[in-house]
Order: sequence, then C-alpha cells, then structure tokens
Amino acid sequence: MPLELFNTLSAKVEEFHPLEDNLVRMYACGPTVYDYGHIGNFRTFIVVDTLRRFLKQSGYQVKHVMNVTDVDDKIIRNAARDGVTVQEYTKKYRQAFLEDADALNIEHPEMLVNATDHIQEMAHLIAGLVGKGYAYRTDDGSYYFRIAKFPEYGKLSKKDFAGMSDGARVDVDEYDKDNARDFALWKAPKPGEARWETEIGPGRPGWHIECSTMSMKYLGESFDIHCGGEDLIFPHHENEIAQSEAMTGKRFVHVWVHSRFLLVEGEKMSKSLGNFYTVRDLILKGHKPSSIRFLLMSVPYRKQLNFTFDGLTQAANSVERLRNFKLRLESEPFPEGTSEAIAGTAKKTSDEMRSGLDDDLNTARALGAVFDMVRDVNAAADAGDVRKGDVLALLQVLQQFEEIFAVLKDDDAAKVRATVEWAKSEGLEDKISAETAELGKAASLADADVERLVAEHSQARKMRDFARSDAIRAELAENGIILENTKDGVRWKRK
RNA sequence: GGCGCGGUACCCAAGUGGUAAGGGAGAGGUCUGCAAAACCUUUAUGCGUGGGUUCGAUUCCCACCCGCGCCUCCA
Repeated sequence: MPLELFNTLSAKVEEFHPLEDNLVRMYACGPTVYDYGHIGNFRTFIVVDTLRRFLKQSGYQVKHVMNVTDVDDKIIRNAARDGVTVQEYTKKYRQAFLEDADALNIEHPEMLVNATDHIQEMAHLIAGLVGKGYAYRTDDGSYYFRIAKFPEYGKLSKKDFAGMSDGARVDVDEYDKDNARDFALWKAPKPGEARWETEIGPGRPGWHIECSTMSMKYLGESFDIHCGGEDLIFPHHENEIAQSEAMTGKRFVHVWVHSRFLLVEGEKMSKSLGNFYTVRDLILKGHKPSSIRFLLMSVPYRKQLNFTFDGLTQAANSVERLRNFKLRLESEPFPEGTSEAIAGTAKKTSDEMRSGLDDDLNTARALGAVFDMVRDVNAAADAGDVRKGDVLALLQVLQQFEEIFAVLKDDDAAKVRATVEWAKSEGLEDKISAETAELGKAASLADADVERLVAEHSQARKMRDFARSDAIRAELAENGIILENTKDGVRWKRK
C-alpha cells in the first residue's frame, strides 16, 4: 500500500508518488532564529522529521532542504537593541536550534540554508518578476507582488480575492502599493537597518521570497513536498506559490503538508498566558527529551494536540514500558527454538505499523500496533512461549519502530546534563529543578563502574547478604541507576 | 462576519454503517528475600446535545452547544 498524504492544495488525501523516480524532494520552512524555539515550533519540525524518516524507511531517497530565516523585522530590532550585527545576533539561536533538534532526535535535513546567503539570488528573482510584470517598484525603492496579475492567488488557502473580501481587515501601509493585498518582495532600506546592495537596489528581502528562491535553487522549479505549520498556509505559502509560479509558469509544489497547532494545558500557547515553553524550559523542569518527543509524536499531525504536564508524565511512562520490553528481549535467556506464533506477531506488528504510517502518518495507529506486540510478547514470555530464535525478529520490529519514533535509545541523561551545563553558563542555575539535577546524575557513572557495582550486588545476593546488596542498590539509585533482579539474573538501566 | 477543523472512559487517543484499538492512571490479584519489571482481572449498554435516514449509527444528514484555527509576516 502506498503512502497517502493530505494535500492542503487539493484538500484531499492523495496517494504519494515522487515526480522523479525514487527521489523525494522536499522543503520545510525552518526556524526564524531570533530566540529559542518553543514546543509548537518543534511539533512541526517533528512532523517533518517523521515524514522524512518514513519516506526513507519506505525506500525513497530523500533530499530535504530547510531554510533558516536569519533576517526579519524581529531580528533586526533585537540586533539593534543589543548593538550587534544581524549575523552576530542570529548565530547563537541558529546553534541553539540545532542543539534542540538534536535533543529531540530530529534528523538534520540534507541541506540547511540561510536566507542571508541568498540575497543576490532573491533580488534576481524579483528582477525577473518585474520583467514579467508581476512585480513593481514603489517610489521609496520597495518592491511588491501584483496579485491582480496572478488569478490563481488564493488557491492554497481557498480564499477568493476576486472582489476584496469584506470582513477582512486591510492593513494600512506607509508604502504606496497598487492594491492593499499586494505583498512585499523587497523592503527599501531604513537608516540603521541591515541592508544589501543588489541589482534591484539597496534594501532587504521580504519574508516569502527566500523560500521561493532557495527551494527552487536546490530542488528545482517543481518539487514534491513542502511542509510547515498551518499558520503558514496564508499568507506565506500562498505568496510562495504566486512568486514561483508567476516566474516559471510551472506547478511549484505537488503536495503541501501542514501540521496543526498545539494547545498547552487547553489554551493557545502565548507568553501572556504564561504557558509558553521552550524545549530547554521543559528539560530544566525535569522532563526527558524522549518524553517530549513521544508526546509530540503520539497525536497525528493534523489533529490539535493538547500539550500538558500530565501528558508529559504519561509519555515518560509509555517510553519506559517500551524500553523495558527491549531490555527484556536483550537480556533474558530464552529457551532454544522458535515459535510460529511469535513470528506471526512480529510480522503482524510490522505490517500494521507500516500501514498506520502509510495512512497519512497515523502515528497513533503505529503506536497501538507496537504496544499490542509488547503485551502479547510479554505474556508469551511469561508463559515460556518465546524462544531464542524469535528474538531477532522482534528486535527488528523494534528497530523499524525506532527508525521513526526514535525514543528507545536512552541517552536522556546525557542530554539533560548538557542542558544543565547550558543553564549554568547562562546564569540560569535557579531554573534547574531538583528532578533535572537528579536526571543529570544518571549520566555521571561510566558503564564499567556500574557493571562493577552490579556484580558486587549480585555476589552479595548469592551469599544472601541482603543488607549489603540493598545498600549497593541504594547507592546506585543515588546515582540514577536502577537495578532490577529477575529470576534469570540482574539487569540495570539509567533513570 | 467569511472559510475550516474538532468534541470517544479519570487523562491521552485509534476507529468503523453492525454493535467501542492502544497507552497512562486507579483498584484487586499472581510472581518475588525486598524493590522493580511483567502478567491477569477490573474502569464508556457508551462515543458533545436534540432530531432524522436506516433492519441497525459513535460512524450518514439537519439543528444547536462548546473548543480551536486562518482571514494582521505566530510552527
């Protein structure tokens, strides 16, 4: 069964097929690097990550380009406030974005491109639009796109601009536009602001032109998928279509994928409501990166996700159940042989996971399949019905799961520790919760040291010196290591 | 006002014209030196409310209530 995706342009779920052989060319709107990214941003980035991971798992070669918007009004304002250049200002937040993406196991796109590295190409595209009559210059040196010349304007957002929509507010601009709806391609320089000298004169680019320029430069005039948050449908993506298709006369993007906004504790996230969280905020409050990723992934991308602290705890427990299951498969000495029933379970789970994701990335369905397997196999193992020969197939199914969800590998402690170090370097010690400090500890003991203490613990238990063995377990617990005794021996994991 | 999405158990959540996956949490039990893990049982005659279509609707239609989004360069 092929992958099906909801295409905002057609407003339908469609079968996905790449334009060119086996190669998927996709573009995703990346961060505007004026501050640390919040969990809403990262829901969208995780959706993109899920898509690219699943495309690769499905056998496609993926070329994924993501832009970094490193010049806009906010950046210019903040840089001026801090008395630094735009480049200096954005460097820190661009780096922070990558760190947060790493913390959440978001894969890097094949290309991560900066707007400011493509200014001349943007100017060139604008010049081309002027040449074709789609753009015009105003007296102050700004350039605008003439939407009256592009009849299809509104096809993505399903808006009718034939007659000016009545209810919509129309912004009063200080510039001299032909039509209030025309949008800025290029902004004339203002004193003290970042500016570039180009073939169309001095100034800086409007927001939308960067994505048209960079996506077509690296992916071609027509490519497969363009992703972003739902808020970008209008005006950003609508404007990209107008700019690009006006220039090339070709269909710009084939499938538009938009992720729904999330709510925090039932309300829209906003600084004024005090429910605005960055990834770093949550880690410093004692939540693991894997919990955050799991929660953000557990709700299909077209459904509103209510992000709550209760949900974060639930996610942590769910991840723990999966990790425990994997640990059991890896450490328990199962009897020789194979079981047809278990092989069937593995196959069924693998198929259902795939068809769930094929179904417009229904991550909830995929999760259901995996948890079904966990319960069935645990029960079979308790009954002695899982054999050594079944383990590989089961681990492969978990691997298939991990390739998409990326929450089984337990490196939370190290990541938490890195965030703690960052907080200290920023003078944010008071933001570090007790839980976070506790989690960070789990990364402090090396495996070899843990193994030595675990061996001592086992030896003490054999001698039935429970006082000694419990003392060692308590000591390890102090350092964030959890010991579990099973009938087949001891195993351990980091908190 | 225009356009669009959603309301499923304590919480998260899948789903279908034929009688409600899965996870978390709670309760009871099994196992166990203890702890943990794991398993079993249990928690919606019910899927926002009221009508309608149908042999039969949570699933289709209508109305209403509630939440949310876009229409202002917020993912």
